[in-house]
Amino acid sequence: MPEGPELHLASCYINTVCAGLIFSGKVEKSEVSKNPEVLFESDAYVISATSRGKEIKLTLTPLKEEKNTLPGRGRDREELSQNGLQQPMDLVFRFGMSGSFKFTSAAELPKHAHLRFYTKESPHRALCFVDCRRFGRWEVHGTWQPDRGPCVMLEYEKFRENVLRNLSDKAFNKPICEALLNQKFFNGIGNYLRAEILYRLKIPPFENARTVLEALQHRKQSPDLTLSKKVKLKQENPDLLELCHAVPMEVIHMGGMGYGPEHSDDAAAFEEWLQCYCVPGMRSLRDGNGRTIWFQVTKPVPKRSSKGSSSQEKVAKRSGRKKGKELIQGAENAKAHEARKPNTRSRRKASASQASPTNKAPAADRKRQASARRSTGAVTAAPRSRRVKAE
DNA sequence: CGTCCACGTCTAC
DNA sequence: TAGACCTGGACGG
Repeated sequence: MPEGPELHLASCYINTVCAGLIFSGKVEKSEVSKNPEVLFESDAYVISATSRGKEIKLTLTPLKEEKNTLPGRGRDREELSQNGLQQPMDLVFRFGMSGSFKFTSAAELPKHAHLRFYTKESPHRALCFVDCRRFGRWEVHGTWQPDRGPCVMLEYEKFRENVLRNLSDKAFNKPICEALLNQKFFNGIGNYLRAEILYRLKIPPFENARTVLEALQHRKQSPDLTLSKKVKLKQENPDLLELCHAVPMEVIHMGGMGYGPEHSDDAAAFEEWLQCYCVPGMRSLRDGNGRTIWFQVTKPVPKRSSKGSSSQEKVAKRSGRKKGKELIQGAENAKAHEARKPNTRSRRKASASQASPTNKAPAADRKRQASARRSTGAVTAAPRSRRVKAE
């Protein structure tokens, strides 16, 4: 589920399904979760949510004045005021790779529901934090993580300033595709958004981030134009930082749940919305952190039939982390009429992965294989299997 | 069956 | 800058 839009959509979902609902009792954690217990108990409380970048905050608010029946016993003293009243509580969540919220019948909790809030009504229902891979985290009495920057969706002006005022930061020494995942500056951008954003401007992903962003510092004004024409021009030619806001906003306004696991109409609409990420015909490489960056190779300037690799390919090759190791470019182009199928395997095994330093280790060690693959800078652009568009 | 891959952080050398 | 942390779907044999 989880880049900025999905987190924001989750907060909207929570506020919608919990509107006017009374919750009651304790907050229940699954046995298997390593996240902290939530020592909150109230006979009647309400739940609301807000989001910021890739975090979401739930606020549990007890109704009226309410006596706790077991003052202080088995409870952390801090949870209760001196007269035994349950205080409001904020919980801040990060979703990892698979977190989401679901509101269901309490009788049939979803699989991997690691935190549960029960309604007072009966039959009870439950708001659940569901997280199959358990990379998600929550913090009791949480606050927005201090190292994360302003939200690209809800705090656009602050976000933009934070980037442009800090271009000397070493975070911008990196390729733009890697800088875009730095949550200190791009809180809310994730792997599919960086691909979609760079694709809109056809910015080669391994261009230096500072070089790309310095060009935005002094926006060219055309004094001869009317204000409305300036506005129109700006809307039709958004720059990179504007797209860091506008592209996630498109996902929010699509109405569904964004990049969700469900095979629903929403998921199909999201898939249709993607222009680059996992799209047949696009290419992909591993970035310096081993994450897959999807991009389109733009045509080299058709100057006097230069036969070398495109400038993008050169950039990509330079990005390889192990000097001397050659990167493999699997450059198979999918036919234009083929539809994407995001959840199918996209890579074929890169032959470079065979060239691990000590290939004699007989046991199949997944971790070492994985890192060997990464360090060769193995590249992928295998076609995704075909899925015929429903018409 | 085994392997590879996934929307993201974290933290330990 | 490697792993570690996890589950499960899609493929290949």
